[in-house]
Amino acid sequence: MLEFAILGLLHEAPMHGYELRKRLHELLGAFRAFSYGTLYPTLGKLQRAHLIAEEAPEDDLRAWGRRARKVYKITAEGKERFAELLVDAGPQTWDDDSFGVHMAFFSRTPAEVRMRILEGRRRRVEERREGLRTTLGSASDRIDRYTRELHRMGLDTTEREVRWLNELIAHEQAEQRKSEE
Amino acid sequence: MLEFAILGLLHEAPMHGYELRKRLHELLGAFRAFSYGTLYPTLGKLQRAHLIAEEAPEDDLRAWGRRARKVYKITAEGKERFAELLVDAGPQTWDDDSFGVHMAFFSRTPAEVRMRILEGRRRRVEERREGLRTTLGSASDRIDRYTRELHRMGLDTTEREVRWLNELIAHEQAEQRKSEE
DNA sequence: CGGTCAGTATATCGGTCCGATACATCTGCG
DNA sequence: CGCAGATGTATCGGACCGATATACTGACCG
Repeated sequence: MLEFAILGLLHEAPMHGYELRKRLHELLGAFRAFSYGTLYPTLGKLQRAHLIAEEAPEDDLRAWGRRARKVYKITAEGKERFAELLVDAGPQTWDDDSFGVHMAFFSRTPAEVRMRILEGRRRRVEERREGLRTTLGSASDRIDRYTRELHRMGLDTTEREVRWLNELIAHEQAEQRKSEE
Repeated sequence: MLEFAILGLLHEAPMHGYELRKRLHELLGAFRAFSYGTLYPTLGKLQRAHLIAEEAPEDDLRAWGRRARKVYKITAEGKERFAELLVDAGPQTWDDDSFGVHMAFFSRTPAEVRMRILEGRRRRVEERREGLRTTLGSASDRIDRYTRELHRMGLDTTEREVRWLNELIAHEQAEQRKSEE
């Protein structure tokens, strides 16, 4: 997932690790964090895989600027890889963790892929909602006040997300109809 | 975290891995999953640390029932460890992951510890909310429709959680006043 | 009677990610 | 001048997941 996010950000502009992390937080907000403990090793892995490359430091600027920053840029291979990840709408993409990252790049993903991710995500959340409804209905006697409160909150959250997803899907469909005219 | 949850469940009754996992899902609902890939190694670790022990299989039942199940029970040491974890209200306990597990055992945790966890969690969520508000306010021009929608949803969710936490805290305070009379 | 599917049950392995920690530099403030 | 706070790169141990393997049981179908 981090690989996907890094590639997506470097697609726009070259950046060094620290800046990348700030942009990551800005982009993903509450949905995903990513610590330096994952970022730097992943940057190394990506570089070894030739999906990103270190930009040659400009000595003039280096004399003025902060020391020893490594600025990375995306390679042609990296762009290919990003394009592949962008059109992936498999089951993992509707995980809690992945969904937010994918949605953050929706403006660059094809409309039909967006649709499949949105619908997959909805199915996923609906399953969780049903699970919650079942345990709240059947096991509520075996379960204490606090746990029940926890489940009630969880159910509420999933119901809201399904409604939200429905709106997004409806909006996508409206857009599609408009472009078909 | 899994350690805490396992100890808490085995505190009530001895159980084998598969059953433990089902109870875990029932208890934690949407907040936490825990796969077998973590459960079985953790069970082994706990056993080696003498916090849980394998119950001797009853041969009569074994002839009738399903084969080769390992039933674990909590040890005296394990109960001590659980009691320690129960009164821990440190910063990790207000993480997304930990909070739900702790709350699931609230009926067994002292009122003042409950209070500290609830308030810590609220502080944590409020911080996230402020971060979201800031990026939604300042960076909204640099950010596309989908990402903005993602952040709006995130902000909504954190606001709801803060309100929920406030109600829980108010309820705790009312209980406290009642018991002081 | 045989086939096969779903549920019960235990276990391993590679991989992703986090949190703590370390260290070094630059900037602004009092 | 000192020092707090932001900038910047990096490692390591540990928690957890998802895929996968294995094996037994019960029920349903033809």
